[in-house]
Amino acid sequence: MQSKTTIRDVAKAAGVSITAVSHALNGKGTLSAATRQRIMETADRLGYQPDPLARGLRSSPLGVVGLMLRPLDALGTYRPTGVDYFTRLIGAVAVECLERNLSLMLLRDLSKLPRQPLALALDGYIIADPLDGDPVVDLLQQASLPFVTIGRVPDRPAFNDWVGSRDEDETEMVLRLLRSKGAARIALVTGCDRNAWNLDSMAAYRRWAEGYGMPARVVSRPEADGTEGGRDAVAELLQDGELPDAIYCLTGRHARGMLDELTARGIRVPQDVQLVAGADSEQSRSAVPAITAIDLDPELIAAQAVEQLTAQVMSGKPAEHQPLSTRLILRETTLGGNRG
Amino acid sequence: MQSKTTIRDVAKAAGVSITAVSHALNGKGTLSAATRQRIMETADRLGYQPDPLARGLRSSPLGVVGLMLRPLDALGTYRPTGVDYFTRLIGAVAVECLERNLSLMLLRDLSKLPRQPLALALDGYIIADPLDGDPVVDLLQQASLPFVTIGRVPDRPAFNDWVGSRDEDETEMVLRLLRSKGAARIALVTGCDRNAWNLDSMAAYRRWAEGYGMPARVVSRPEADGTEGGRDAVAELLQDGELPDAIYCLTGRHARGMLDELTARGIRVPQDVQLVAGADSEQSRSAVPAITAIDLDPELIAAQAVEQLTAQVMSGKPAEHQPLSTRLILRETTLGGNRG
DNA sequence: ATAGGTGTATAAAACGTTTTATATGCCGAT
DNA sequence: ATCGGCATATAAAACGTTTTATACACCTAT
Repeated sequence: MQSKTTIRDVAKAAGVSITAVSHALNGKGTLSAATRQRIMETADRLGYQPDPLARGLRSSPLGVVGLMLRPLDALGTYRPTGVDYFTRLIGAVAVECLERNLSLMLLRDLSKLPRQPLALALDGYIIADPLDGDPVVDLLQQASLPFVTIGRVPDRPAFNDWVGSRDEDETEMVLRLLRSKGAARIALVTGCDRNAWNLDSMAAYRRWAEGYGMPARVVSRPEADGTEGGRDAVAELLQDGELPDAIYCLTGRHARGMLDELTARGIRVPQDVQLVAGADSEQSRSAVPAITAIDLDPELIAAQAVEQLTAQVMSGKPAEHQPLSTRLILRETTLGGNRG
Repeated sequence: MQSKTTIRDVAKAAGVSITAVSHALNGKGTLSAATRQRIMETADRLGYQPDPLARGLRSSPLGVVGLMLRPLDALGTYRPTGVDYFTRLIGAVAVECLERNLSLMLLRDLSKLPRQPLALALDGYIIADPLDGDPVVDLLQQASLPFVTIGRVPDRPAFNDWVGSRDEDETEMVLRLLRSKGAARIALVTGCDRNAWNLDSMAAYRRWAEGYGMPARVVSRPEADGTEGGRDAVAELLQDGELPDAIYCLTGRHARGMLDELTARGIRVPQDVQLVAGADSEQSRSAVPAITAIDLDPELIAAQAVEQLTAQVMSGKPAEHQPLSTRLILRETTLGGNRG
């Protein structure tokens, strides 16, 4: 780890000016072939490597896209057990960037200081599940950095550069399904992060409940509580009154906790209560019985996000929002036949 | 996208020197509270954001770890279908970095020009499956950037900063298993990338074959050929002579192709031929019959790689290589009971 | 002899910061 | 009156490059 050799060292060693060295190494200027040759050799001998930062000082974009995962920032840990959505998303986004000759950089909460030094020099951002009044969104907008979000920005209804499915549609799909399987009293369990997923799902649920004259029952638990939060939610539903005959639980780990708690209390799933999780994950697959869940399809979301971001960065014109239709993976926590 | 406001603009607007601005914004120097306040407000009003590159020019590490996936560089595409090892690895590495307050940057082949401008400014690298005589390894070593590899560096037996399992041990484990299930003539199918996985597995296979007096049969197909390469390999094995009674196929997609081709030819798996894949993937899980495969455990590998890299970057002393013991996931392409 | 080219090389400015050294004015103490 | 010290502010150097403008020597054509 010797102290760096600079262009000046090479110049001195070769007995020329630093301009000569720069020109020789970049194939510019009007040097004689002999001088060029000599400089190259000297640079080689000294193991000279130009400093990329100093070089970048003279403009030119970095060719790097930033990715921020707001739910994980909120969570306090970046590796929640049993959740594979985010690692899949990261990998998929990375791969989409590489395909386009871009690098991907993963950062944590930009609004928290000390900030990653490069953060505001990146070419663009993808923000997963921005919060209501998210400081990160403000920051990027102020720095006039292009960005695309995964999921709507709650407090910016006019902002169109987001990808993913409409959470209202998703919620209605689940409710329709449960109703078609005979459920009449459906409860909703949400997380506490103020992102579009929680907020819009809840709004859609309330509208739907009202439309069908069904009493709305909503329980919220912090995402960070994990499976324990799910167990809590069951307790709350039980003490609140009569058990619902179906539960739509957004957070995957909550759903798993609920299933465990229900089973522990002798309540049969799906015979007594049906259960649908809002996000498929390792935990919904491996649960017994396996939990019916929404397939978030991170690979497709990633592809769309990167496509939209690059289209936007390149052309400057905001792309259209293309809604994504999601798929429900039917497993064992919902009843088999249609009764509706 | 207005032209950038620099520290000079702020200084002019606030009627002070650029030194004053720098000091005010970084909480240094000996400015009066009033001046400090005024400068901050001016900077805010102009939406000033210090240029990270110019700032970085005065040393200080970037706080970014680079990740390169050599097999994907070789492949020509960054999203081979049916392979989930790399996206899982990327996600897991990212998450480990974030946990340590580092950013992760994903880059493609460093040895190819034009190079990502920041590439050589990163704090350290993780290289997955370096090749024999890999130019990327040379490059990093020459730039004296710390790095850790996933998988041994083939042409550097003394290099100890790598994580992952010993491929020889893995191979022996598989061969032992197949032997215990009655296989007597085992063939090996490898990829063509000259990485430790292919090279060391082959070497171990040959040694083992010699030890047991078993004729060695090796077929190699380019990784890029995918399932088609697997079908080809079956054809080659069949025309070459008598069909082996077991096959150890390193590349997951090859294995899937082999299974399909064997089935198409009316050869029963596992009754006529047993099959083990060297890497678990979506394709080995979803195949019918499901393919017995090695669990590469990308999450654990990622954790170890980042841990070792940071330990190394921090302290400068090379960590020990801690071999990782891998697990075989028994599925339907190997026989049930032990016959050995 | 001189003007204009041509081939080769360099000085100096620029990029946007941070850091170090220096300047200025004011006060209280000699 | 003058000096030392303190509070405040700035000039200038430094970081390592690239780029622009300029210098110099030599040659050729007038």
